[in-house]
Amino acid sequence: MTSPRSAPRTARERVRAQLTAEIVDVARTHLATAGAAALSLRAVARELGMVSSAVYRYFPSRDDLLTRLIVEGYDALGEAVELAEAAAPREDLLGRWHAACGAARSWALAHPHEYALLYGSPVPGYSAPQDTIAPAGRVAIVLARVVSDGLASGAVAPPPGDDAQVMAPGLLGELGLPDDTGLGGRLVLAWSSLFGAIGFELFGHTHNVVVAHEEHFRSVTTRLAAEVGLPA
Amino acid sequence: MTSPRSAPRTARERVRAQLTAEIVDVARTHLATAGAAALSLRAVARELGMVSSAVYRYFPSRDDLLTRLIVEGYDALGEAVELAEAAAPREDLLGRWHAACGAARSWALAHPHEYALLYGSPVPGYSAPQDTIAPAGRVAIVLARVVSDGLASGAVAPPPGDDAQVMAPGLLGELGLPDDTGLGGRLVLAWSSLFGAIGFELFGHTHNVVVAHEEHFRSVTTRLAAEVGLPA
DNA sequence: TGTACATCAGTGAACGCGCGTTCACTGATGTAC
DNA sequence: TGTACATCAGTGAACGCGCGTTCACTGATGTAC
Repeated sequence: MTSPRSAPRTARERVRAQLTAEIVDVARTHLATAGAAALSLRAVARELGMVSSAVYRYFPSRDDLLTRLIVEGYDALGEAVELAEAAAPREDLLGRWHAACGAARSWALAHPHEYALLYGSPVPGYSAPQDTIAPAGRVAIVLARVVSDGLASGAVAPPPGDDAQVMAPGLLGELGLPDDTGLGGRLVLAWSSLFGAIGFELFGHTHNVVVAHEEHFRSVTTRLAAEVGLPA
Repeated sequence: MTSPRSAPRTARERVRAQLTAEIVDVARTHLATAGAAALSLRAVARELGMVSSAVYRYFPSRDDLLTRLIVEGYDALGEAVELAEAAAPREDLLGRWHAACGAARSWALAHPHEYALLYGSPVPGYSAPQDTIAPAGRVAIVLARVVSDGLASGAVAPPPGDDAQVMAPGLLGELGLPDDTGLGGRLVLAWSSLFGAIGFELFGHTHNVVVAHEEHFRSVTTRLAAEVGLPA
């Protein structure tokens, strides 16, 4: 069988990989300034000084380019959150939680259009392929690990309730969480609330409502931490 | 001064009002099926059997039509929530809370594209005018009233904390809430978390994570009620 | 090392589409005397 | 009640734009002998 060529060998392959990356970079810039709806293959090609049809050597369609941007967006956000959480002392569960949540918010504020692409309205006519699923889960996994670590060390006491009927079977086990307590549901609550709070701030719904956004966000994440049982 | 003609008097005015409404209806249908990005004046005109330029007698631009749809969307959602909440017994604070939250979710599930227009990504190149502010607040006001009623009757005890530095000055007073407790921030938390949960379900982020969406939503709103101090 | 062939990248033109908006116009409806 | 004028609704053509995608092609790069 042909070995899967992980790194480009020939000069041609190297050039190809580099130009592919350049296309994605330019596309991301356009996305960042004009939003997903305004992203056009022709504009990207124009900026790269090539003819629009040439882009089709690299991406079979506009949707494939979009998918790439979505995957890279989830990965960029996920990595930012993972790095922030990893930088906090392992025993400081609340510190890890805040680091993760704060990194998500910071990334969103720094990349509003990318954030909107990931967590805003679904792009019309576009349906997310399999490749986006794993990257999309990275933030949730970080949050779950903080909780499961607390559970393992005894710092987190499982709240009453039973997730078995609510959560997808097997998922909680993979995350190191019991499925006969209310923890799973609470974690999903915290997860969706985190992005609810970020989205509300970013999309202006709390404009003229909240004046100190950072302080408010901090107290929101503090309460979400309490929801999932992290000790104060 | 010319009296503000509230109701159309002449035949011409009646026809005009009716056709304006028809345009909005068709536009809403298009929005509901294809999403905001695909909404075009020409398509609406086509469906009404008129020439595209004729629509300009009724709306000066596409954006004005969009604004109308946004305002009507907020009003429809707000009214659904208000009616549901009003149907619950006044003393049953938790019942009123659940009725309001459940109505918001139901409306969103029934009108996904309209919901995306209101709470999803901001429409590129479009900035919300003043007219959208008041309708956008209706749901939050319902939630606030449940809490302030509980506060007045003594059923809700103000949690510790101080909102004065976080919330917009004057706002909490208008809502009948004290600004020297943590209630305001908690209410915003509940508000954004409500739409975070709805958005996550609607946009598929909890696909393959939650299997019993309704039950999950119910327990989410139960916990949010506890966050704002409503008695179980 | 040199040649013959295969692979690939990029070109340029074209197809077919739809959009928002403007403008001069016709004909119908309303208003004032 | 009837006429003259003003207002308004709708028409049809046009402007100028940008898009995604296809296709036959040239020329350069890689490969096998």
